Amino acid sequence: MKTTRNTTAKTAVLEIFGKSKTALSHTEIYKLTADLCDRVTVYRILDRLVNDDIVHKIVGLDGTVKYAKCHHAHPVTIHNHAHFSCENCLEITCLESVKPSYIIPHNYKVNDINFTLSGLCPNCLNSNI
Amino acid sequence: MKTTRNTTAKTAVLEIFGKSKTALSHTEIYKLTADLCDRVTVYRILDRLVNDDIVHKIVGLDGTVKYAKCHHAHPVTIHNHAHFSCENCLEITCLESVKPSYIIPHNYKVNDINFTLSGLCPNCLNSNI
DNA sequence: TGTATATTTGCAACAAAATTGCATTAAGCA
DNA sequence: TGCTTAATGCAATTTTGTTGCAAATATACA
Repeated sequence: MKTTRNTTAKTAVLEIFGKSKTALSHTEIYKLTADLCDRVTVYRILDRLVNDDIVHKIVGLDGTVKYAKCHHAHPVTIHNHAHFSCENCLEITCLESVKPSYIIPHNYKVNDINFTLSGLCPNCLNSNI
Repeated sequence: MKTTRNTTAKTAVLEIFGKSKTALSHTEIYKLTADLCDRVTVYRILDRLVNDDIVHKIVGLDGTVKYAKCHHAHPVTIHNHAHFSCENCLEITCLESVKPSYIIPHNYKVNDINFTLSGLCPNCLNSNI
């Protein structure tokens, strides 16, 4: 079986996730590592983290891909919670408490869910933009 | 005020949308126009159509961007319905009837919603893949 | 602690997707 | 029909993500 190793680059990326309250894009993460490793390496670390369910991938309404650390008490197969994508500051945050309810047509098999709301986050709403 | 013109390219793109039951990517649309216009023009037409709320933009779980014509009887500001993204055939279809219900935290202002389910569509489910 | 081995990484090259600037074309109105 | 301005084509560029392979290094185990 393929085991996953704890490298310095991976540790650094995890630390970055720990410090950030919002979801981060590959580019943002790469910049925050400050030339610790190659661009490609960051892509591969993210792939592994997503695979190991340590981080989850979020796609914004505009198509931008971001990543955020999961806060599940236990591992889950479906990340059934909403994300908020702010149109002003472009930040994406997890709304862990917002779970959508819906009725699936019976002839579809659902494996994953992406529920993203966009608009203005509390910060930008206060700034009256 | 900026007016929107009905060009041959725009008409062709709209016709393509009319014929398609699933959402289409920029590349697919461009190919279907069969060299009627430049790749860039297709991007710009799609931008305009999205802006005019004639077409809406759908982002798949993998980050792929697709477009579909809206079928609203009346113009709406929020496209509050689900989309289904098939992992096998990669098609994205609108599930017009599936409307998510959810509770928004009061300090957020929601302008748009993206609710995408992914898994296997009825076709691929039948093929036992 | 040292060594074997399989995972990670860096580098370079590539591919796809999207954007921008500018000169030219054409849609729609008077 | 002619005028104004939106729309287009083209070329160049940026951004984003992928792949192959040799070198580096984390981990298990003797």
